[in-house]
Amino acid sequence: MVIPKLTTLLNNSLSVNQAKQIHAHVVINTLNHLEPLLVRQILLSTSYYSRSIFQYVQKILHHLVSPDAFSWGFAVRYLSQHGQFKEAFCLYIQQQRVGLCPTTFAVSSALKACARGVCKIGGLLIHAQVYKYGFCCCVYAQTALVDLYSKLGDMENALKVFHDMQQKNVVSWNSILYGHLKSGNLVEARRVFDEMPIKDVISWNAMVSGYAKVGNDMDHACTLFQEMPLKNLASWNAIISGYVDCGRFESARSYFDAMPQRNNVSYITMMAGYSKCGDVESARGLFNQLSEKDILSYNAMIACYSQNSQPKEALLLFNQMLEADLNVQPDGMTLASVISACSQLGDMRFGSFVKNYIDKLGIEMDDHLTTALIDLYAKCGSIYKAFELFRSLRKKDLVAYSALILGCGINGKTLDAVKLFEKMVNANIRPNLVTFTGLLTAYNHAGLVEEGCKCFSSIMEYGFLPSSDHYGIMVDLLGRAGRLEEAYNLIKDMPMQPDTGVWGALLLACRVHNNVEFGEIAAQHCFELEPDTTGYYLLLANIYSSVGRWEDARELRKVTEQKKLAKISGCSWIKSS
DNA sequence: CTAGGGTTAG
Repeated sequence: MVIPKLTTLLNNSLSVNQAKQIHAHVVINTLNHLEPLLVRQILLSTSYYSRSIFQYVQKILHHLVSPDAFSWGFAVRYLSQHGQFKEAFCLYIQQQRVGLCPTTFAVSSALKACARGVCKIGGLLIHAQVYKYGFCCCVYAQTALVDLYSKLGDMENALKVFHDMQQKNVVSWNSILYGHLKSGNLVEARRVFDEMPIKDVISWNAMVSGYAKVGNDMDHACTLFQEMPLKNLASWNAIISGYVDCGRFESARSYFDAMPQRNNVSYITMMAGYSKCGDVESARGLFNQLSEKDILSYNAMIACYSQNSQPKEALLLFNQMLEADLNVQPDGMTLASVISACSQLGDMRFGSFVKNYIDKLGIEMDDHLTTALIDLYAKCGSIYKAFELFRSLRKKDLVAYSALILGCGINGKTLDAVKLFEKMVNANIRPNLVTFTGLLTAYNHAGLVEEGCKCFSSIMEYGFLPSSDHYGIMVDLLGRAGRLEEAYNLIKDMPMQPDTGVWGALLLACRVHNNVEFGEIAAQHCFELEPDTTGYYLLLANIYSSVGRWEDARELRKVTEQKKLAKISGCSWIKSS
């Protein structure tokens, strides 16, 4: 490759293949004859993004005759900007091993990497070096420190650095403002906001989303939004995000429609809203409208399918994402949704493929991803592997406990499920409805009626309303134990409309115990709710047969045959038109 | 020469 051609390439954003060519060029040829400025440009403009980016940057540094402190600083910033926080910090340390004193540029970039990558120890180390190298009067370094402590939630130290600053600018103030909001202190944030000598659009946006997120106070958020001297895209997005978070989707949509311009963030926020209220169609509609689909929009749509029980569509879109020539690879978030889809399908073959894929790409297993895998292994029967992963978690949270408790329930490990629940309560983690689904499933699997009933009433003691899923498990448990009347009474007491999950459970129990009385009631409801599902007719027919009512059974089987025929002719009519 | 702050996905 000739150098002038390289330069023209760099004027545009590079495709993956072009970047790979340059990468190969960099590796094969020594860069000694290249202008340092050109090398920096390569670093700046290449969009070749992969796990090897760290080695790539290192190689470029290695090939420079004598990389100066500037080049090192630039490399640190490059990695920090591309989300490779650990690597950025690593390079910052490497530079000092070579004997070069870091520039304030490198210091602030490395601090940013520590703040984003939540690396407290690294941040503290750099803080010490800020004093060692005499950068304590540098506004950039100081502000980066304020930001670091704010992001770590350590407001005491953030304020200490902030008050020691001789000069403060908007960014310093905004970092403090953000810190207060992040630690949930709306009052103090408002005080800082009023006290600020200069406010820019970022300060206003932070305060608006603070009212929306921390205060759950959309009225104040809207007032502030209207008072803003200048609004940008992020201001609108903050309002939409606030409405989505508090479940007011219509208001979110009206602001979305009223926006002068929209970007991917606006679309993704709105899609998340539709996903939460189960409107997959509308989310897909917005996704289709996106002209430049980035990784985040794919992640949002795949997550939407996964969360709304459409695992096949999730995997299909994942496949399309791999085929689309995105300049990025799927990340941990993509795979967490994909794993969830695999686990819903209960098919370990997809799961194993994804696990290998994670290893191949070198994606770091964080707690979210591990929890998704725990759910997958547990649902596919590898409960011991699930336990192994559970032990490897850095922090065991509500979701992780709930996933494993349900896994134990499905796999008949009732005692382990109960033990885990106790452990969770002792760790001061408040269970939610999902946790109780797992625990009830465990009792149901073991046929422990009394324990199940106790568990069911403890749901309300925790202040929750059981969902129809919980009722369904209880009906199944009572019904299988032959307590059909109790099961029926439980359904009658339901505060919501019973679904086929509940009536179906009763019908199944009646089949087990050959009970016509409740079987007929349950079947009637199932017929009304799902007239096309022939399984319910057959169940009732079997109940009739078991008590010798052959005529009724034959009558029902006839209905089933007719329904099957109607289905087939319906299909052929659609095809022929 | 650059650099520090806000909005999105599980």
